[in-house]
Amino acid sequence: MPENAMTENPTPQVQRRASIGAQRNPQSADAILQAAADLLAEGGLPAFSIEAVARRAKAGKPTIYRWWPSRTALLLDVYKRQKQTAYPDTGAIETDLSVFLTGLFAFWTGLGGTVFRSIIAQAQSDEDAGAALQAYAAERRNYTGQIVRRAQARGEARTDIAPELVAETVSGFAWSRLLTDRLVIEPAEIEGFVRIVCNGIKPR
Amino acid sequence: MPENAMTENPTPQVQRRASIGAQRNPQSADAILQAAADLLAEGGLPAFSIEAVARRAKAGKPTIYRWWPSRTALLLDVYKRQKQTAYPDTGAIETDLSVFLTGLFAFWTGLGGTVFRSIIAQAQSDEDAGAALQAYAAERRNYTGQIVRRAQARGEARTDIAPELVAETVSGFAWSRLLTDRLVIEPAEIEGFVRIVCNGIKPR
Amino acid sequence: MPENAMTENPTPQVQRRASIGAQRNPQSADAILQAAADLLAEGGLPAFSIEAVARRAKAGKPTIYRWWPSRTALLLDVYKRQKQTAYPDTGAIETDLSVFLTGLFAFWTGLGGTVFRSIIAQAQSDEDAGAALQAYAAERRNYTGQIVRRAQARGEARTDIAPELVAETVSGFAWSRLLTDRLVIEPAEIEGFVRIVCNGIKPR
Amino acid sequence: MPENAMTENPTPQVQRRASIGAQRNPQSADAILQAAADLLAEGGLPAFSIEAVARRAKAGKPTIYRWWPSRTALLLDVYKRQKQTAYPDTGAIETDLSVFLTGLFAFWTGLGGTVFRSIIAQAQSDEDAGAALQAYAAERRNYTGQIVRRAQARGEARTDIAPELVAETVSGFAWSRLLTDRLVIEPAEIEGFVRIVCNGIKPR
DNA sequence: GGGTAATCGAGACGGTACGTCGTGTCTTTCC
DNA sequence: GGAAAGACACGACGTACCGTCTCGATTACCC
Repeated sequence: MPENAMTENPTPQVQRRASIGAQRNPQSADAILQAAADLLAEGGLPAFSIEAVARRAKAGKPTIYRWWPSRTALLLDVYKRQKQTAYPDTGAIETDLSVFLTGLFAFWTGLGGTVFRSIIAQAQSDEDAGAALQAYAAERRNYTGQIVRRAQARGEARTDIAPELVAETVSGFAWSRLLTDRLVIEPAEIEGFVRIVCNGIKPR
Repeated sequence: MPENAMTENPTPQVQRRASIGAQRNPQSADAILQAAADLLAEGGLPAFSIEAVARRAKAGKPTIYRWWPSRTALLLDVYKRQKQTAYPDTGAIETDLSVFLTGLFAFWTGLGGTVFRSIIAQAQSDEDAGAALQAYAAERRNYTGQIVRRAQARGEARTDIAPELVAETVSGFAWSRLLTDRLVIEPAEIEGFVRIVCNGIKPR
Repeated sequence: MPENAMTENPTPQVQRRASIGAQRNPQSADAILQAAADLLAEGGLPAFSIEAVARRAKAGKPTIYRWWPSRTALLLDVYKRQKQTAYPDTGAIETDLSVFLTGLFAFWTGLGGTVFRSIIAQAQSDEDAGAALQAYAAERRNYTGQIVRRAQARGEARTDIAPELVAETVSGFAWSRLLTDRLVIEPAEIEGFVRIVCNGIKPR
Repeated sequence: MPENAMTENPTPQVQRRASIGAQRNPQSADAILQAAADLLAEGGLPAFSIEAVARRAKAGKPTIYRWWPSRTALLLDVYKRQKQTAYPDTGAIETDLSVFLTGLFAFWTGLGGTVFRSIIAQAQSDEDAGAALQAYAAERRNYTGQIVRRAQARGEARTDIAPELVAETVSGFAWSRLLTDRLVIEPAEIEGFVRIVCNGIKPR
């Protein structure tokens, strides 16, 4: 309260996050991304409105729009913050894929899954989100394809097979489980799926 | 409507679709579903609002809410209308799957794809749509699984493999292409994918 | 509170003013006009925002915009509600004008003054308000001109003088006092002004 | 910037008006007042926002707020720049008033009218503007009252009449025309009004 | 003549209000 | 009693300004 501005109170309680000059205030960016993540975690996409994010982050709506052109852009930024990009390299494609899928399902079981589901949903009606999802998916196919390329180099996989095709087979399976809310999965089932894929690309 | 067809009124112009008594008017239901499908075809999910459907179908909003509890329910009804359930049986699993996928991609290239994408999107935030999508996906896995079961019976596939797992591998691949707007696909790519799957489940 | 919805409380506390069918709900209109008047009385023009009116009247903004195209339109409606249009006819122009001015100043000392000042202010930047103010002022000049016309008929005023010109002289004086916040006025001052005008139009 | 003044760059273009040390930069003040006047002339009060003035004057908003505490203060400063204070002295009150009113209407037909209307409008909700308008109006009544005082000295007007009251009658008429956007006026109408006033204050 | 202090532009900040759109509920009137 | 019509409260949308702030740069003034 400004009533006690005359007292010698040394800490005027930083209740407002003012500008730090003609430059972006990282505190605001953090607060906004955090609020966005929290809202998604609590209520999913429907709870994730610019209005609600602003309210929660104690930020002005224009501050959000200044840095993120749309709800979608903010959504993507939240996902990038969560994203883990550890790709296993165990020396055997079967364990590589099993570890990869197990980790992915574990990540998606937390906030990551909610956010990514939201992005996919958004991408079905929003062009920007669609383009972003396409780009992201392509990048991921490429990364996951590395697992296959290493297998090809080791002679575990035929070389006349496009690694991205295999990657999409794997990620398609994962997406299907995510989108139908069936992330709880037996290790045996993952292994069963991985075995089909590995058998399918084995030489001879 | 021709209720006053005997009068000399030259332009009766079906401008109003009144009640037909204490029962559901199928004309209204048709008009609503048609308007919904048209809107989806023209503008995708964003264009598909109860408000817009009512406007286009010249129906009152309460009439829609009386018969469909939510946007999602109407969406599902539209999809059911479009749905084709022809499953090929050519005697060889590879051609079965190729024909199936080719047909599915063709169907999705039209209105079907837009509607199904919308349902998946909706299912990510709406519980009803989620349950409906889960049920529908399970049913489809079962149907597609038949292709695998027949292959197992013919000795084309190992019998220790769950047909539904294979089905999900196939549909996951298709969903992935649908959701990233990459339905335009070379026949060779489909065949490449099918070969991986078939090799993966081949006996020995 | 909905917590005690299970109790046998027979009066669910009409806290929401629902639609009464496909027609305007006079309760809403009343509540909106009342809220608008209250806000004007309390904080003047700055406090009078559509947002604030909606909040106070517990009405939706679209409900306001449905019936009043702009802030200005609502403002004019509020004034019409307050407006008194009693024009004195005492048989002598001097007392007619004195009574008229005294009554007008008294009316403007209350809410009427705040509202009319706001309308004049609004009219300086808003075309609609400008047109409305012009029309209103013209009508008032005509009415006030009646006092002069009766005086002309009685031989108290020259007939080669435009009654509207006299009316504007009178209303201009009143506006000037209103707009400079000098409504508190000695009866003698009113009489002094009226005498100038009456002398100015006297025959001979 | 002149950093490369030695290069053959032919257009240094004073694109930035930097500080001239710990003192007010008159160039900035000029640019701001000019921009404000231009905006008022072009779009009236609605176009006159601090934001727009700063943009147009290529000034920082704090520079404006440092020297003018509010929109109103800037508005008043603009008016002071425009103000003409020529009061006629022809030796006859009727021609004095006619000339005065004719000149005033002419001045108001240009930018002066827009600015003064804006000040009156602003004064209806802003206390500072209200006080400023009151002070200004009092001063003007005094000046205009001089015309009457001279007439009294010449025996053209009764001495028991307050000159300020006459002045307000005249200015009230003018304000009324300004505020209702009826500045285009026949000389005969001005003369008619002036005759009423002069007759009204004539001795006997 | 070097340090200090106030100025300048720029623009980000938290807010408030704007006017529009869609939501799901409600009621009236017509068949 | 179903259907069209459309009003209702609500709340999110994306934009414009508000008035405050902090920055880095640019001088003028005073020690």
